[in-house]
Amino acid sequence: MSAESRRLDVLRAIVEDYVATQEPVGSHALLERHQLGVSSATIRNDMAVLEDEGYISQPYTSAGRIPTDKGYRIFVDRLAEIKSLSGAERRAIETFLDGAVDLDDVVSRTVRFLAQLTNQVAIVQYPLLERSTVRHIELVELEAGRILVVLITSSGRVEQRLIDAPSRSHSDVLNDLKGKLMVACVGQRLPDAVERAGLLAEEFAPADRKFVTVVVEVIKETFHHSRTDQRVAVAGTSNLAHLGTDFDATIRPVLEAIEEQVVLLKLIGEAAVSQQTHVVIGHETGHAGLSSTSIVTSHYGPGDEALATLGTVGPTRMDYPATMAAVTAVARYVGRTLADG
Amino acid sequence: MSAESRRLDVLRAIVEDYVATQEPVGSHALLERHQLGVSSATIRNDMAVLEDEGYISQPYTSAGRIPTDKGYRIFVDRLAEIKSLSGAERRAIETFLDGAVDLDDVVSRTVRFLAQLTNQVAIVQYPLLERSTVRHIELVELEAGRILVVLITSSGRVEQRLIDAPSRSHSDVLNDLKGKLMVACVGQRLPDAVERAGLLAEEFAPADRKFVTVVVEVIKETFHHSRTDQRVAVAGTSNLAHLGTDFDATIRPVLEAIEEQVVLLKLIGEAAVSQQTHVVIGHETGHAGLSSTSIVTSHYGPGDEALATLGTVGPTRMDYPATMAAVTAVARYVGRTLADG
DNA sequence: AACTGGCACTTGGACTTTATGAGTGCTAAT
DNA sequence: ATTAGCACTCATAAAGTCCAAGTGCCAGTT
Repeated sequence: MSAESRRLDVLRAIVEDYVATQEPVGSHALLERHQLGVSSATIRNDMAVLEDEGYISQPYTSAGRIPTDKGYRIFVDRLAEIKSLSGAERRAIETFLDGAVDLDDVVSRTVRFLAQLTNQVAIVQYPLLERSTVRHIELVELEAGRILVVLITSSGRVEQRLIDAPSRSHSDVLNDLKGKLMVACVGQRLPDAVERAGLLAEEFAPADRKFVTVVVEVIKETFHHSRTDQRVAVAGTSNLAHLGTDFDATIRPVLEAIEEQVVLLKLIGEAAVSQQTHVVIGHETGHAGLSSTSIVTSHYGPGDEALATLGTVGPTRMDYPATMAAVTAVARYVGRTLADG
Repeated sequence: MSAESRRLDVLRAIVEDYVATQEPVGSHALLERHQLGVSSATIRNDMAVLEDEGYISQPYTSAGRIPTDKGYRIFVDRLAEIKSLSGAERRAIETFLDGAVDLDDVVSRTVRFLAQLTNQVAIVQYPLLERSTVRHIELVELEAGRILVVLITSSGRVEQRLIDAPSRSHSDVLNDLKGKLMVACVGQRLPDAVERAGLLAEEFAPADRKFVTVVVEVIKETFHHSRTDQRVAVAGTSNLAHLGTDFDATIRPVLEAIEEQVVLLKLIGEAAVSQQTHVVIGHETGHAGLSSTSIVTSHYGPGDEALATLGTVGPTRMDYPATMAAVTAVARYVGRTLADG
């Protein structure tokens, strides 16, 4: 065992102890709780090096050490052993969606379950329209000149929008358009479907084109609007107590960030770059209010498709292996359920 | 001015000062900030009586007084003068819904606006189906044998449900049913509409009745399901900071109550009994975790119809007149907007 | 009878002082 | 490279001291 590898052992021990006790950990505590095979003086030397390298720090002179964001990062990337879920947890995951009736129900059950499982704030993003395929498009004439456009996606999401048609539309034109839209769009991913719909106007007589264009425009807009209107469900905010006792300094900014969905979606989107379960630690979020929180996310969707993201927000001093295991398992199970319908 | 009425003036002054300063108010402070026309000794005598009657209390011996729940109650019911909104606030209310595209948009804008306006946690309940009227019913045949039922209410809410039709339906039967449903249900309140729909089966040939019955059954069920599925939107949870600094004792239970929608809906439903803007103070909620919060609610809906409830949750030591004015004004404006569509 | 001025008494909060002990860094020895 | 020993640091907790705000009560006044 080289000195280098022992230093990493020390770092791992510090992270584990700090997560467990929530208190700065000193050389003596490490000696007692871990078999490192060296004396406390040696550990102190190692800690001095680790501090130089930026993995740990002291809250104040002559206190124990706590991990820095960089320290957690290397812990997550290289040091942590994957924790497997307990039997009870596994059983709970298999059943928490039993009897769910629709997409809203699935999402709200999932977010509550994940919050309870991890004891953190859970976040579940609704399936993204842009990654779904079109199952059905319906054009319904309500009163004279008002048309309801309904768009149903493969993931069960239903978007609807009302149009005030500019010219009164002959209902045969409407039916014709509906038929052509179905042929062109069903089974297509949404961005492709929108593009194809855009080309349809040319297939109509010049007199009807204006009407067709308006309808297609609204469909485009519905899609576009929903891109910015990415909905998320949140649960377990009372678990923010784990962050500390100072509401204004630590908890409030996090609550604000969570309500400000812009921030949330940016972080979730960031994670979308990578494939697997993904961890963003403290300052890596790039958001001052979240500097003492970490975010664990994973994708979900039927099969390998990544429809959307779910995850948790908790203190940087969280149990990463357990949280990652829970998030990964829940994401996989929800994805599988969505595949069945 | 009788002694009795002066005592109530003293109580009003205590509530107002305590709300403004968040600190127990003593006889001397009252003397300075209000024109009561008597000396501090007299005020002290009055305060002793008010304490005997249970309207105020001392946090500890020889401190100033703070209002009890009972004190706030009489303040709200009899002592408070109705505060009118500032010009800026009125202007903000007139515009915050400009450009809203659908019901979700209206609700989420409203809840955010109300939170910002009152600096409290805002809650907006989605329009209740059972109080809405039917604007449109659509039956759409997707693939073979699968039918989509879409129900659009006057408030803009859209409910949809998928049916696996038992027998393949002739599309002319479907159209016939659709026409009859529209005639029977449009403009009806939902409970009435469901009842009328139930009678339709008899108008069809015996061979088609089974099919009709299934469709009607699903419409009934859609309605019934949504009754339990009363959705609410929440915003401004970070304003809970006003409750105090002790997260675990005061803020956490409130967050939990808010997430536990059962509690929320019970309180909102309770308020539904009365007509006007309604206030529930502290222990009146009957929920231990909410013992230091008050809830101000009001109904909203087009015209006089009460479609649903909205309101705020804040500390018992809130500015009741201002909060009530804000909640009332927002409810009225949202109701008017909903009437326009 | 109601109000007021005066006064002794209470008490939490703010501030200071003093231990305590966990923890470090350094140096010299192995 | 590791370890034992030791002087030093510093947050936290406990104890002590002040102080100002506030009360209740009583005797005197209107």
